[in-house]
Amino acid sequence: METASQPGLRELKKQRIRDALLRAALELFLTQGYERTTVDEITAAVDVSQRTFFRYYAGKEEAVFFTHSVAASHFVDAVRARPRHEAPLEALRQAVLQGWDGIGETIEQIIPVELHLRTYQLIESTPALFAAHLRRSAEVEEEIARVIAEREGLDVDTDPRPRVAVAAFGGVMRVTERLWGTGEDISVAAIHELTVSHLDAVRPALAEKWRTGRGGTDPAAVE
Amino acid sequence: METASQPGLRELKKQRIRDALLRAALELFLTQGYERTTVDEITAAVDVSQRTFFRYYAGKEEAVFFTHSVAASHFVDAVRARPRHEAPLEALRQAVLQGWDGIGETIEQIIPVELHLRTYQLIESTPALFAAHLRRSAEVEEEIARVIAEREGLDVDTDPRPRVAVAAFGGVMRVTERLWGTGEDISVAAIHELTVSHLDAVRPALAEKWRTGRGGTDPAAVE
DNA sequence: AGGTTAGTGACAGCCGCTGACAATTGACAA
DNA sequence: TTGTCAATTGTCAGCGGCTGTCACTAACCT
Repeated sequence: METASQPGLRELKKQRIRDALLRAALELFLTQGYERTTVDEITAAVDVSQRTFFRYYAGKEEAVFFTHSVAASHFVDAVRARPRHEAPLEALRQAVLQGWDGIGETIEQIIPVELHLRTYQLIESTPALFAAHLRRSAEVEEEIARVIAEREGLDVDTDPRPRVAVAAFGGVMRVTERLWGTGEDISVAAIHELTVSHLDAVRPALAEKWRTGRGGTDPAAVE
Repeated sequence: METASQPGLRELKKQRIRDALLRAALELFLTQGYERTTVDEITAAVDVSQRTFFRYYAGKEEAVFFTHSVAASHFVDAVRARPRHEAPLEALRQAVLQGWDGIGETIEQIIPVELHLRTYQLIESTPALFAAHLRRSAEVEEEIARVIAEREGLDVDTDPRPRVAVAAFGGVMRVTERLWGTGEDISVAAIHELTVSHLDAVRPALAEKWRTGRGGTDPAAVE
C-alpha cells in the first residue's frame, strides 16, 4: 500500500517484472501478431513462470490495453477540467485533442510512445482486440456521459441528451481511430488532424442537404 | 449446392441439427448464463459430439449472434431500399424502425422471437458478448456507410460525411439498445419508442445551448 | 446393389486461464 | 546477524474452447 515513499526492494522487483512483461508482450504482439503469440513465449522472454504473467495481467488482452487505460482516465479528467461555459461537444472536442497532444508525457513514463501508438494498428487489425477496444470505449463513454450530465446539471436517467451526445461523439472518435490506425501515418499530428476534420464534419453530416457543403472542411455549414 | 429445389434427406438432417443446437445453446445461455454453459452441455442436450457443434458454429459466440446476422442484413437491405430523396439520417431512422417492427417475420422462421429478444439482455450483461456485438455493429456500419455514400454519389475515402453520419447514428443506436436491453421491458414497442426518442434527441444534444430545449421529447429544437 | 462422398464420432492436442500448495525471498525486529 | 512473518513465485493439475486427423457410417447416384 505504498505510493512513492519507500519503494522497497520488493516493490522495485515487482515493478521491473510488470514492466518487462509488458514490453515483451507488446513487442512480441507487434512482431508476430497477437494471436500467434503465446503467454509462454512472453514469460520465456522475461524468464518467469507462465503463472506469474497472469498474476500481473488478467490476460494477454489486459497487457495490450494497459497504457490505453491510463490515456482513458487522462481523457476523463480532461473533460472534467473543461470550463463550464463550453458546450458539451466543444468540451469533448478539446479534451480529446488535448489527450492526443499530451499522449507523450502521459505514456512515456511507462513505455516508449511509439510502442503505444503501434498498438492501435494491432488493435485495428486484430478482431478480438478491436472488439475489446470498443467495449472499453463504451465504458469510458458511460463515465463521460455522467460527467457531461453533471456539468449541465442534468440527470442521465431522465434526459437522453448526455448519453446521446457522448455516443454520437464516441462513434465519430472510433471511425477516426480506425481510419488512422489502418493508415500508414501513425503520428500524433495525423490523428490530431483527422480528429479535427471528422468533428468538423459532424454537423454537415447530420444535415438534410448534403449537396450544400462539400467535404469535411466546411466549418459553419447548416444551422 | 442446392437452395430450395430438393432439400434431400441429408440437407434436412443438417438443418435439424443446426436448429436444435441453436435452440439448445440459447436456452442454456439464457438460463445458466453464457460463460457457465459449456459446449459439452449443449451437445449433450442435442446428443451429438462436441466436434459437431464446431462444424455448425465457429464457437459459442456465433450461435448467440446467428439471428442477429439475419436482422443485420435485413437492416442493410432496408437502407438500400429507402427512397433517394430522404436525407441520410432520415433513411437510417426509417430503416431501423422498419427493422424492429418487422423483427417478428424476420426471425420467427428460425427461432421464437422472444428468444431472440432475450439475447439482447444476455449480450448486455455478458462483457465478452457485448464486445463481440460492438465489433459486429462496427462491421455493419462500415457497410452502411458505403451504401449511404453511394446514395449520395460520394466517395467514402474522400468525403468523411458518410462514415461520420453512420458512426454518430450507430453510437446512438447502441446506447439505445443498451438502455433497452438492461431494462425490464424487452418488447418491440419499447425499443421502437426508445429509438424514436433518442433519435429526436440527437440534434438538441449536439447543439450549443442545452438550456433551451428540455428533455428528448422536443421535436424541432435548434436549427 | 455398389461405388462415391458428405457428415459424424472419437481421439489427441494446443492454448488461455485458474486453483492449490510448496518453496523462496524480502521485510522487520530481537 | 539471525529468526520469524508475510509476500511472491514456481510447480502441478485441471477445465474449457477450439482444431486437426482419421476411421466409420449413412445418404446419394448410377
